[in-house]
Amino acid sequence: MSFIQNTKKIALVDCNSFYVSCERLFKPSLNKKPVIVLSSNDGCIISRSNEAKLLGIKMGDPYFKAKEIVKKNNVQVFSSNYSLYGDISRRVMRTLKYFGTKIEIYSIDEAFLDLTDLSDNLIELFGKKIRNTILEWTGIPTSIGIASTKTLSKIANHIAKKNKSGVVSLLNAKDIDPVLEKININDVWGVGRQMTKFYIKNNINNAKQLKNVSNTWIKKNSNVLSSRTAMELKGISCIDIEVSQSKRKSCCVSRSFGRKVDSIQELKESITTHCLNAAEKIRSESLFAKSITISVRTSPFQKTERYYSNSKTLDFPIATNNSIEIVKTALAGLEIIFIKGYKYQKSGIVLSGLTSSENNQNLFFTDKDNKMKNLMKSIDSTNYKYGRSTLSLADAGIKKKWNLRKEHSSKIDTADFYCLPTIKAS
DNA sequence: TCTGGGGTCCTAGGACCC
DNA sequence: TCTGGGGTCCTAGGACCC
Repeated sequence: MSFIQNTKKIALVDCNSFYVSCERLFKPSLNKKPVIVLSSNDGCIISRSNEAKLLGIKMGDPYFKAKEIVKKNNVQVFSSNYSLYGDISRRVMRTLKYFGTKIEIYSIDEAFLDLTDLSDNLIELFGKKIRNTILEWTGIPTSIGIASTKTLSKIANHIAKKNKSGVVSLLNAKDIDPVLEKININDVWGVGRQMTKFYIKNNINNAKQLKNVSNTWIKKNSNVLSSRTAMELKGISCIDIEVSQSKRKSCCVSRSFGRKVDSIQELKESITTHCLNAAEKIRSESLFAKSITISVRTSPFQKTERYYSNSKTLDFPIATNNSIEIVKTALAGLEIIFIKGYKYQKSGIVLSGLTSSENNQNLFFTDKDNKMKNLMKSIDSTNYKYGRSTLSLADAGIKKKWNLRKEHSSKIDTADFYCLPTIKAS
């Protein structure tokens, strides 16, 4: 008896420097120039063009640390513009779906494709076809890695990023060890900071060494996730492609402040704003929250100030997506954890235990409940038409002095009529 | 002066029950 | 007053991802 092992063929399509590429779409003069995109509040560097990478600008570094390099090399800087990136992402994914394979949208700029049914000799060609089509239809450059497991396709993608063709398959590699040997342990998907420390201590420094470690050792010394990663490196697929978009289980909104905040009034304003955004989001997905967690903290980086961080989780009597009830509960939670005298840097809320409306037992709907439902509906549709926060609650504050910094916005929003680029006739 | 935000999953430990 | 053992469920915190 023999087993026919049906080797999977998995492609990972990943957009190159995605946020930078989005900004370049509307400003082609940025091509070949160093460009970076900052996180919200202009805090950290979260996307870099190749030219910026070559200048030594590090991913995740705080912006102020790189300012000198930026100035010296005339690096173009953008505040992040998520509605633009979201819109471009949808275009890329739509293009991918056109090819008709099983697809898992993994993140804003990545998708796994199941190419198992394709014959080996067509795979790379198919990859190139996909890559060219995305570039042609959306203007976004991608890299594609193909292998027998998700973890290996990540590695193939890693190599493809540095490869001119942009498509790399490890399916036919006779001996994969020399390839894996060049991949640092911390570049393996699923190996983070903590595990990297642990592995290096045990003299496992690259992907090849992790692949060849015994399964008993890894199970004894670590957890199921690590052993799964090691199996995947061996070419045994343990992580399936998830085609259906499962409903989210939590929804969180949090922000750093543009400047430090010490009054409870301003914290209330920010928490209220977060609640309104989160409530709108879960209503748009017909979800209800069972509980809410409210959190505040001071800056963990400020060595001269005392650090304070706290959170409080409160349950709703019945799962809800009603803004007013969510805000009321959140503010009660805030009162519990607020301590006067600290300079707060960030606040946030998490709605959790999300359930869909079908599971929610609305057996006791009163007149009042129905009125509330209608009110929420009209708030949502008004805000959809006229922009967020057209209708809000007084608690959310008007001035919002604590609001974000955003000094480098490209002001392009392909999903907002009022942000259409204008052309001046001369 | 200035250090992001939004998710998922796993695990250890406590509460509770019989 | 002495005080077992096994099971489940829940939660907070940690690790990871992009």
